[in-house]
Amino acid sequence: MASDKPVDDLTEAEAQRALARLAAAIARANTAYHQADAPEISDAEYDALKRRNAAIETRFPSLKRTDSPSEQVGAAPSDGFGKIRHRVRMLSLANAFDAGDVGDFDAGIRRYLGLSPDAPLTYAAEPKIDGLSLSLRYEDGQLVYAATRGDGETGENVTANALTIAQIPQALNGAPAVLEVRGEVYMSQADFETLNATGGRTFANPRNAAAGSLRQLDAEITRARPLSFFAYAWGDLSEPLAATQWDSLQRLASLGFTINPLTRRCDGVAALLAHYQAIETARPDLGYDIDGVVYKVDDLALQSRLGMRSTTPRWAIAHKFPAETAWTRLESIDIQVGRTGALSPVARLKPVNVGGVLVSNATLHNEDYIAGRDSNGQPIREGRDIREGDWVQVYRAGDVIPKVADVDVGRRLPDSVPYVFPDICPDCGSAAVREPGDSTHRCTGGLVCPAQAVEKLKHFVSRGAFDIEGLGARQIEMFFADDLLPIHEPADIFTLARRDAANLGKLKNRDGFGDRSVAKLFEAIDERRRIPLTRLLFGLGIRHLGEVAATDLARHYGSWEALARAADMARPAAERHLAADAAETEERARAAEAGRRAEVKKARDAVWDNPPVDAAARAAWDDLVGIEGVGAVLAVSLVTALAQPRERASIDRLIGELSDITPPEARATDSAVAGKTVVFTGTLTRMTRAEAKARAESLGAKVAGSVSAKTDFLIAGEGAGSKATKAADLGVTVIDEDAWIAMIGG
DNA sequence: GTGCCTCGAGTTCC
DNA sequence: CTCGAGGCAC
Repeated sequence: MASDKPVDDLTEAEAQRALARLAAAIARANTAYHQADAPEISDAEYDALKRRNAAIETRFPSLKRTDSPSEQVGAAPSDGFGKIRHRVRMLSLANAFDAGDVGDFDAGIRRYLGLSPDAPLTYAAEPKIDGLSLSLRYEDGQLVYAATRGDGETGENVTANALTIAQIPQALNGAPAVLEVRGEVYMSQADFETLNATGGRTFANPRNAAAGSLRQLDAEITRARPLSFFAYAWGDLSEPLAATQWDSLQRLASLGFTINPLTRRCDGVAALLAHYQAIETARPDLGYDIDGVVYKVDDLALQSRLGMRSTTPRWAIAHKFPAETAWTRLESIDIQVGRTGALSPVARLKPVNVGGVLVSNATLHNEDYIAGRDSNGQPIREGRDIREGDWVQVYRAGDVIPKVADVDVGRRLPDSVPYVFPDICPDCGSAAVREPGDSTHRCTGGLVCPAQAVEKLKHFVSRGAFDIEGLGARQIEMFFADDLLPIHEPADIFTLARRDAANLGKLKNRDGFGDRSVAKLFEAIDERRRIPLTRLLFGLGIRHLGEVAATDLARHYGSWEALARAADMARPAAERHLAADAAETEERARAAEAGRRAEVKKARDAVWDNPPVDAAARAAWDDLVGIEGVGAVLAVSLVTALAQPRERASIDRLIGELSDITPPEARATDSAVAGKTVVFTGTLTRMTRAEAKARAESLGAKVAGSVSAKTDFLIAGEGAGSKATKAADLGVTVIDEDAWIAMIGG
């Protein structure tokens, strides 16, 4: 059959018929997806159609239809590009917004490395191009693929498109056997304006134009779009390019890449700020958009010592230019209710263009932000509050999240009144309470509140939780409001198929649901009856219990039964903890001015120990809060959530529907210190304490502050004192710094 | 007690 | 992406 024939074997007539069929099939899939949000075919099948369409169009350009699906930018539910996993993660950078932040950045690096404030420290600085980052992998000098950043771990294969960019070489001379070059694809302002004037569609800004062009499924369209590329970094390498950032860039330049001509080496903060000024001055005449200046520690050995924080490297920062702002009218203030009951005020704006994006909503954070105070009660806009009807200045924080920066009080109407934050939930009418010390109002309706219930369900099916294919936020909204087959709690998802059968399978005849999509949905739900404990815990949506805490709890208890039993046992202690907290708060208010801290402590202890909490409860509680990363706040939240009869019954119904709750996998034990608890003492000479800790943790060790029976190694630097004595008493292995470094492999 | 550092929660637009 | 807050080290 012609539809399965290799593209190269198609006759022209066959190709023409195939394109017609594909256009129809893709259009049908688009309609099903967009109008009902319930696709008739899977993403993979859809991708295959788009890919085949693009391939045929490439081979027979003259046959390309006027309604070609490849022209319909943004119509795809997911695109036709293959995924590529980056062997070295593509980083994002921390931001600095003023000279003070840059000073902090430099000081932090010096502290971490143990350098004095006046020791020489060289940085490489270059403009931050406002485009999209790309990773180019070369093996034996040949381009193997070009991949977008994606989420930093996995990007999309856009090789064919990258090859249409003149500044991206297909082959290199004298390159390392493996070389991943990273840089920014961008479109110059002049090219952007020409494209918008002559092309079929208008883009909001050069960045969007570059992104849209690079993601074309048909490389010939990309070829017609004038894109450029600056190299600024590298990923996987078979051998180092050079010893410094600067020299590495020079090496890339000599291999044929374009590096930004405004790249400079700067000694110290003053030189960085001077170069920032120079770039800001040059900005209007560069001919391409930039949004700041990037500073990197020049010495690569130092970069490697500094290492990573959770998502950003310690050795680099982006010094951003002030964000673009725009003035518009704030038409009204709406309140949204989140899954934890938090009431979030949202500004509904007269749509306004901010830095190339049309903004119509902006977050107002909380009551204090609207009133013009920060969380400490200090004025943030010199007392100017935000009111409905006001003229407000909007900007996009980090160029993404719209926020209200300022208010023009002069344009305020005489009858305007300060915004009164609601004290009842707009969705369910329950009281919305702001606890002392908290910045947000919270609806007290719990699961009675429809807004909370539906948000919790959305969280339950979200990516890190049950992640059920075909059951996203949209479908949850729909099923929540459904009369015939409602989903009001997680267990309802798993009874859906049974209930549908009892209803003679009516689901499949409704909007957006055909035979196949219903079958696939039920299948996807059934697959999740077997679920990792971590996902189950995270999916419950208990406040303060996120993915990381869920992992820690799952590791510690190993099974749902063990965790639930522990939570039930710890309940009296958790209740007492809350009572003690209340007593402490009360006493603190009374003793505030006298500064009698001892009294506060005494008031707390009087409640905590009187009468002593049942020993078993106390033990369960201590065990719970003893877990690293679990404190009293999370512990109380977990225990009380599981103690709510309504909530617990709902969880039990869910568990009854699951077939298997799988325990977490044991931690990888590659390194000799993985899973070990280590303690540092004395003065380390080859690295600072922070560095040693980060290194140990990156190898899977747990770093503790004091020696106990659980300690595996004590690393004793020079002048070790009581800890070494205690370690000897407890029979803990004591090693010196050199032995430690040997153990972790240099 | 103070000051990181991370995690959790909420948010917007494409 | 940002803010607030929890947890923990100094």
